[in-house]
Amino acid sequence: MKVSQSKSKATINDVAELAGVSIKTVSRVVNNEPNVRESTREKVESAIARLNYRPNLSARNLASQRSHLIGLLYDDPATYELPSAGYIIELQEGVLNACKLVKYDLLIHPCNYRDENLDEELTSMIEQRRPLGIILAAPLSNMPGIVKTIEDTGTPLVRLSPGERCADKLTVATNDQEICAEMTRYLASLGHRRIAFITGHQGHKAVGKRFEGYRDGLINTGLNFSEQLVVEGDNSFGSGRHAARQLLKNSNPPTAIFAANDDMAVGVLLVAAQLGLKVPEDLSVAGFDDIALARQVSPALTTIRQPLVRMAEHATQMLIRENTSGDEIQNYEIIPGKLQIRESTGPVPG
Amino acid sequence: MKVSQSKSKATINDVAELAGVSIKTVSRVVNNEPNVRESTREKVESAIARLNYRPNLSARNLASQRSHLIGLLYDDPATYELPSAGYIIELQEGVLNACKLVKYDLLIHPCNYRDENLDEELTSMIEQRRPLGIILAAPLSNMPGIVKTIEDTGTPLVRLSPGERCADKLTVATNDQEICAEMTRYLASLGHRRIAFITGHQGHKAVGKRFEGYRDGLINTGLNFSEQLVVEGDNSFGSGRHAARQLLKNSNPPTAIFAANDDMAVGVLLVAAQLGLKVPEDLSVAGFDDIALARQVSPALTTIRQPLVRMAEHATQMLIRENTSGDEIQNYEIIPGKLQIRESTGPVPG
DNA sequence: CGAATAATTGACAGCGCTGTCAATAGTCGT
DNA sequence: ACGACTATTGACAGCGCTGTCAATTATTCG
Repeated sequence: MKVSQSKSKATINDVAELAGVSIKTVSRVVNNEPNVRESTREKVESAIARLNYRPNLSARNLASQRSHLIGLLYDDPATYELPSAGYIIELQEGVLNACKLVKYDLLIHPCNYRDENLDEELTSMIEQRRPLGIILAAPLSNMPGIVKTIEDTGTPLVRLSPGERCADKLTVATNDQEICAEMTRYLASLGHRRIAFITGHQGHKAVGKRFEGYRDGLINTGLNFSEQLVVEGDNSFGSGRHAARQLLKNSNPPTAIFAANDDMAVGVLLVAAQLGLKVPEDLSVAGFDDIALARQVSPALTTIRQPLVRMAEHATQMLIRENTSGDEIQNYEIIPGKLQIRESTGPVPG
Repeated sequence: MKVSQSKSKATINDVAELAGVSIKTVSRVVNNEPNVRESTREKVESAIARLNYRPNLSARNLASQRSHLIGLLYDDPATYELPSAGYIIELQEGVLNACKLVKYDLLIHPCNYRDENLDEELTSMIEQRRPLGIILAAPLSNMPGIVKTIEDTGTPLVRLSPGERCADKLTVATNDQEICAEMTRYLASLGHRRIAFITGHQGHKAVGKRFEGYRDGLINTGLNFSEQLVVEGDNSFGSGRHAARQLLKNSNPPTAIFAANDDMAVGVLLVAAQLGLKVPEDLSVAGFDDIALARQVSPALTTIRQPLVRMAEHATQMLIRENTSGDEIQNYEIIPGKLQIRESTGPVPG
């Protein structure tokens, strides 16, 4: 018995022949173009099914002068420690989700912004692959040189969560500042009056916003800001431990500690355990990021979830829409984060 | 003043014209083919530089009938919790490293093996993109159905770290079992006689090998295997804590605990802290994976580093070599893991 | 019912590159 | 210097698809 799905893949010509139409008509059906009679469409579709035909993407890209690729650029985690693997995976997931619906593919390109030849490397990648658009993740999206290099190629660009708004550029951001204010208000609503904050790595813009949000929250609830309740961290677990010890040895220690990221918050949790403090009975702890560990520690960490997946999805849709429909699109979109209230926060002691 | 690097990208024709040769000669230079006179090559290269020419990959792929893509398939972390982000990032890094050298690109394809339509999805992806080869990461590489689906497309396939060896398939693995035996011997060499083991998630083959390695190590050093010193975990932080409590409340507790992964080992560390046990003075702890957290906890965790990046690199090279040189290639390669001795292990107390 | 209009289809020329094979230019030996 | 090679180069035909535009039907309307 002959197997029709032989090695040699069917081409558009085979389909056209089998369906008794021209290749152009097959092309129309495949691309869902209008103005194909229903009966014709059916003939073609059955031929496609019978031959197990799949369009060759290289040919399609070449002929149509546009690839079906979305480029995702992010800072290469391999060049330093890899803390941000989860961050990248979520970005990829978001882009892939959006791509799948429209049969686009994802081209990932980790890059090292310290690299001398980065401009050349990016230009080369873009010109060769001609992605339909590029998504630039933080912190790269805050680097004017990189943004410019990409813009110079004429490729549509969406920046993810950059420090500032910029009217003429496509941007998707989250509300770091507002959501941190909300977390602070939440802690205050539990009765906490001495809410400490552990700041993150300097120079990471989003992390700076978190601190501002903390202050906003204090103001909103009429609490005083006190330098004594702010300790500097650097986003690492170790710095969280260090900061916690500093805060808790205080004569009048805080009853709640809000850390600018989860790694540091988990550090706080550990120190509390070592000091014999029960969480949340004696101390409430909150973080930011909702890393996997946040759900695994005990007590599970109250934190803030950045909607990375949805942000990446949205960015991708922006690019696709920009290229397909001529619709006017919002060029600045904020996707709000969300409080994840878990076990590490509770009413103020006493 | 005219800018020569205008919007319209240079094509091979432009280069040929400027260099005064045929497009075929340009093609030869670009592809590093032999039999081009040195002087000609220089002419062409300078024309390329001047025009800032970059070959169009779609055209190249279409004409040469082979893409320059490597497909990387792995289990989609988004479908459950995302513990394995680091694993995936390292895989990607390895493949990208190898790709960069030869100007190949990476096509990532997370997939969910529970998905009904996975076969169709994979076949479709492969036939459309025609990757030059596919790298299949564990645990997918252990699933015969998936392996078969890919093989049926005729695409070269490398399996990454599958449970068992298989002579007729390209495979890259690591020495889980041996390296765990080594860790066990190392602990024994520190004087430990009661070395406990926390097993991992059932059904994860590699994790099973780790347990076997532990037993081998005991045998090597003349220690007895005892059921009492083995507790079942499920790879989670929480299960590590649970297992640790169980082991340490024992009347004759172990002096060393070896966990089948780092998440669980960190759980052990936490319980030890809560119980007032000093690590490594009172208890030695070892893990497996070398996740980022392993370096951040205090004491830093002794663990085993799986050479994922190098494995992925090697797998990629296998695919490329299979396609370019006709060289006979080793079809089974073991890349050994490595002990990372840090602070959490030390001489037996007393 | 015929002209005008709209819907449907197909012929054909590329997209930018590589593979094949024939043409040309160099080299060597005698 | 001449034939027999070998090294180098180019002409040309696609790869499989889409865009353009003209050709061929349907459909509508007065």
